[in-house]
Amino acid sequence: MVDQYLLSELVNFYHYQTLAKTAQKMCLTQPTLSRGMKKLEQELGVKLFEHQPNRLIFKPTGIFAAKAAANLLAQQSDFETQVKNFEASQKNIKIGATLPGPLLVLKRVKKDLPHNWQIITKLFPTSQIKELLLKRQCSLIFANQKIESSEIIGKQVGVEKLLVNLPLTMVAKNQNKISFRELQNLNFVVFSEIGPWRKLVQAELPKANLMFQEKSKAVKELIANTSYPFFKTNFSFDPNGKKNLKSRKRRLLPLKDEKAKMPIYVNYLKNQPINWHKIEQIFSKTEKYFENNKQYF
Amino acid sequence: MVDQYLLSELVNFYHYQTLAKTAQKMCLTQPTLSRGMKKLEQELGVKLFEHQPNRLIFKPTGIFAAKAAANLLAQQSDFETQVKNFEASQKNIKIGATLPGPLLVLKRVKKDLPHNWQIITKLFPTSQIKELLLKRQCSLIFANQKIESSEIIGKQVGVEKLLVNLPLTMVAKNQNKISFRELQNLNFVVFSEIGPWRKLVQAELPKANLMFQEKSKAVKELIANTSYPFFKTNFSFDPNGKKNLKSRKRRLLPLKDEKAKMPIYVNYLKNQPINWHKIEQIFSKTEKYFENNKQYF
DNA sequence: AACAATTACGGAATCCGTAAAAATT
DNA sequence: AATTTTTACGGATTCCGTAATTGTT
Repeated sequence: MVDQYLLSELVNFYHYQTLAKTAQKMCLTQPTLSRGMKKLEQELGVKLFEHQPNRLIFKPTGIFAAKAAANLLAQQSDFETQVKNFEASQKNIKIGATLPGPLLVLKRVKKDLPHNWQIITKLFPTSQIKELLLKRQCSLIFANQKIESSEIIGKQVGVEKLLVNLPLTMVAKNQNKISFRELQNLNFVVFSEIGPWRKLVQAELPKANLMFQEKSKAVKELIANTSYPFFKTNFSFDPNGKKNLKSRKRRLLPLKDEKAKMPIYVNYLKNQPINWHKIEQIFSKTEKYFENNKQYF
Repeated sequence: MVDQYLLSELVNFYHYQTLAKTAQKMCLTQPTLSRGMKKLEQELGVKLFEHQPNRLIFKPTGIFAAKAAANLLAQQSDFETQVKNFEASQKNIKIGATLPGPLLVLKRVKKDLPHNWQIITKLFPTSQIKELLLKRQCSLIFANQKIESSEIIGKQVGVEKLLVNLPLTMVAKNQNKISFRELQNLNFVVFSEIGPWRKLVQAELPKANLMFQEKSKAVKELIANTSYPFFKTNFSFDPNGKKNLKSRKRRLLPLKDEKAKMPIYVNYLKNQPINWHKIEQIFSKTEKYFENNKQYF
């Protein structure tokens, strides 16, 4: 088996193109690299370069080998982080998400969760779910997608439903629902990091002015002191918090469109033992609480 | 980066469970392995084992690491063969297939093909096409499936159509087509290595007695000296061979069922320069020849 | 003259084996 | 008594740097 220091030299040589520069960058000397590349060719039994007296030129096979070697070294590096992450995941369960709703729910009951559960506040792109789980960077990932593979399983924990908070002036008496169609051309205050919700509202409200706020502090400021509409979901309300009384200035209306509903899943590795019952309990309690107390919000 | 000899030791230790046995199998000594496993733990910064005075027990992280390391070593080994195969593919184009028809066509025009084209007679399972191409074990793979990925492309070269060769006694006068339905309950001589055709005929002729022959010599013997029906395809006929005159004992009928037709594709790496025109030419010639000379077979 | 690769030699790091010790069944 | 892991020491491999050589631009 060819040693990996040779692969590393190859990859860097391909990057810097001359042995001299490569040696300088790698804190080695030219002779070392010259020997290395020669040895690599010997061990592989394949000519990787065209050896000219003062120039070493990559042949197609050399280029192929360099790229394959780079890939291999990356995986080698992954191995080390994966082992470390596995060890960490034995001690602490890291919980990630692609959208904020489920994290809100969990944060509210944090004291009741096993104390080795860590909630990662930063959202992940949906495309990374598989990788994050396989590389053990997370043990649990909440998303609006259900991952199913030989190693990963996803289970539904609930349905997140979009609500819109409007100033009373925009709401008809006894109105208890609203649709996207009725919300076109309005100005909304919207938090930036809302995962897949962002694309959804942009698609459903193409004409609306969605004023995305990067700081949650800015959002709070604006909704407290202006009458701009903003969004909430059924996951926003705390079953154990003080009752949110109806505001005299604003009303909260659920969106009746089907697209305003997202099934929410937990994805995790099949061989990872998860306290599934606990999670189910938390989310069903949240949903029931919202359904039973709609009238107060 | 942790050296791969340590990974190799880990993998073997996981396999043989005791350092003593592992040392024996690896032609090393216990102290070497003891040191190695200790060093591995140090370099990873993770406890892989429970160190008892006379026993070294894998912890979950150790098991995880051993499995990941095995995977890594396999990929390392792949790297070497891939580089060798790439080098070989620069010189010789290896042509594989999942079914025999396209190979028959190519073999007949072998003298007209570039002399660095090598035809691999043994058939590959359809599931391996991607792997064979990516690992450069083949440069071209003919199949009834079109592979499309970021690295691989498939192009259709023609449609292979099933024909059945029947004794005259089973054919009505002026009959020029037949269907699977009419072939139930017959005894067929069938060559074993026909790739996806095998499943097809088994599915379409569940009641027929398909007498699979592993040796092509056995097939030849039986069709020459018995009146058992057997299969051919439009790819079986040589445009440059001597005209196959109609037999006085047998007749060749095409199957009219749609399922008796298979589109045939060549799959290859996008960055591999292929003489696509040549291939297209060969197959279109074969198909035209068959269409124009049906009456003679 | 400047730059790039290669060869030859000596030093340094490390990887391995032998021998011996400690602990368990 | 037989296994198994671990520690300590010495040898051998190999990996690297310095200096010098060859060849090109």
